[in-house]
Amino acid sequence: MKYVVKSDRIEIEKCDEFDIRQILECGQIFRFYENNGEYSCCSGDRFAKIIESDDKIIILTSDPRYFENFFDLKTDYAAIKKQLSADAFMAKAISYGKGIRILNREPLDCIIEFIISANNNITRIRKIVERLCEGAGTKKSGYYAFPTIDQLADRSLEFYNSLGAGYRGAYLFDTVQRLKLIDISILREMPTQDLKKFLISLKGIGEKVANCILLFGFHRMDTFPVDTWIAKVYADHFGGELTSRVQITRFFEEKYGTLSGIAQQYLFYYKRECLE
DNA sequence: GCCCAGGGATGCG
DNA sequence: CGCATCCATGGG
Repeated sequence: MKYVVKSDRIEIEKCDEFDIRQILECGQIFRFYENNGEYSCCSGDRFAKIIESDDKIIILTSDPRYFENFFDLKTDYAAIKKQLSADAFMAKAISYGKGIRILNREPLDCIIEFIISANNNITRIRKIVERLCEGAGTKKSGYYAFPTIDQLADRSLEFYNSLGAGYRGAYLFDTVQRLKLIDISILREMPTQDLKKFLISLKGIGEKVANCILLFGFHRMDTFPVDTWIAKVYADHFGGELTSRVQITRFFEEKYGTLSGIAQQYLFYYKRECLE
């Protein structure tokens, strides 16, 4: 993929490996906006707007180097897709979501958003996250930054219960209090299994949510989150003899190895959009 | 009224 | 361990 990083933008030559709609709507991030086909998104306190010209995709932002990493532009997704396309069903899923990339998200944003995501639907998750940012985050020009851990820890249980998140409000309150006690940046250095154990020790984080955080917040590509949609994919297209989600996770992680994360996104996006 | 949503916590065997 | 049950909320 060809792109150039300038002082106020990234310019990408149009290609099969970057589709902003697919990247933002495939379920790895909940804070993004769409207006007449034009997308924008937030990460931490940063903001980017993505526009198109005839032959280019342009990412407008005050921090292009940050979003170069955020959109994972250095990774060769054409090579990954070629490697995964051996399987017929996966080839169909890839052909449908060929412009997906795995984001490098902020760990804190990811932890909070995916606690909210549990047993919830995407439309409502997005509304709750937005209320959280408006209620605790710093107002910027045209958007609210995702709250810092200090801003989150300053909020009361009543605040979290007022977001419409149901029983997850108490999980959020408990977890931000615990995260305030540690240095979140050291989590990036931890081995995946240790990090996973730590994440699951937080309220509201189980096997599946932990895997989503590992994948989207820490770029651990060898993890394969299994949710209700992936369980359907497994039942309909991969045999279906295994029953528990832990078993299905292990099945896919052994099958796809270090490409598990992106493989999961192709399958998830295809199942959710096509209903095959 | 029912079922479902990118499930987790808890308790019980 | 595995399994059942309960859990707030909103949309279809």
